[in-house]
Amino acid sequence: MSNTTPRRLDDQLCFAFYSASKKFNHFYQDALRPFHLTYPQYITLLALWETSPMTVRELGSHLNLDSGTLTPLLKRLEKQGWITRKRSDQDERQVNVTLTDHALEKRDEVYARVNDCIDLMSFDGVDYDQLIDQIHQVMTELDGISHKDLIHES
Amino acid sequence: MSNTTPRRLDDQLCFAFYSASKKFNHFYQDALRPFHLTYPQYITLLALWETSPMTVRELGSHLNLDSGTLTPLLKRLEKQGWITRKRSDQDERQVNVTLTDHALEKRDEVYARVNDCIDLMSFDGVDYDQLIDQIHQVMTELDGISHKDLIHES
DNA sequence: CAGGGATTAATCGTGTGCAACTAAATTGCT
DNA sequence: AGCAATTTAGTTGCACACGATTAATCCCTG
Repeated sequence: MSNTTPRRLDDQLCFAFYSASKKFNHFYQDALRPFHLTYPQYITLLALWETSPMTVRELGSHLNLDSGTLTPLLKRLEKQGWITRKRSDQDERQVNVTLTDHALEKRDEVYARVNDCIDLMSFDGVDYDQLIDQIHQVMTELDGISHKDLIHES
Repeated sequence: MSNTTPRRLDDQLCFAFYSASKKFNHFYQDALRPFHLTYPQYITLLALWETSPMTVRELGSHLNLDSGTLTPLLKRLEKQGWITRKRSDQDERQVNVTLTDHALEKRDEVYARVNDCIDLMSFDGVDYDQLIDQIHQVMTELDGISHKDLIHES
């Protein structure tokens, strides 16, 4: 079928995600300014505060980022003293990313700062669990469709 | 206050938006590949299919993008024959962005392609209106807080 | 144990995003 | 009219994001 009017709702949904993601990114950027961290750098550290060391590939599959994004990001985190990067001895293809002592010491300070900033918000009318659940449903649907059946290429 | 454990839910919410936005972006990238359009280019055209011409500033306030992003994006759209950019006669500070005839002709084809791709998805368990509404609530909250009271800088 | 396929990071190129700055034009105020 | 504040695009610099490619290493099978 496919009529010729745009799917307002789907476009709106995508645009809402797009805009919200940018706003959240900006919010975290502000919150993390004292530490000179970007949001992608922050979630990288979050993952490492859970498990360190990790290989680049492990990090990438947690964060859905490939080495083309991670390698330069990790180099910046290394330069600023948060992590070290070291080729694995067992398997020299892999690079182990390890938190520095400085990163371990700063952890609580970063958490506290983020929490302080989040305290300034009141998501009163929002049902967190349900919202996150719906977003996950949308993502699952998108995963199912990506790359598939889109081969009516011109 | 501000304990030292991360706010799992808020971080999860931000990460969900971040991930969903990337997935949607990717989905539209696939859908629009026949036209060599990116998602930001597509929403720019969407806005212009509603109202053309628009100034760069008007486009920017619709899309929440500044000239630093739009100027190069518009130059690419111009080079590919979708739009023209012309300094306004009345106010030479402004640049009028106008759809080309080619863009007007392609409109229905683009809509049809996007709709075909969206047809491949079934957002069964998802309440669209409610989801978009909740996202808007989150964005409103983020707008209210941005830049405000975040001045306990280190 | 040699050699080909698979895996892993790194690299390269393109395209956003955005803060900060610049340059030009307009507006407003006296 | 004349000049300062404002508005508007463009430019620059940095940081993602990702597809495509490359180089090194590992593994597996004959």
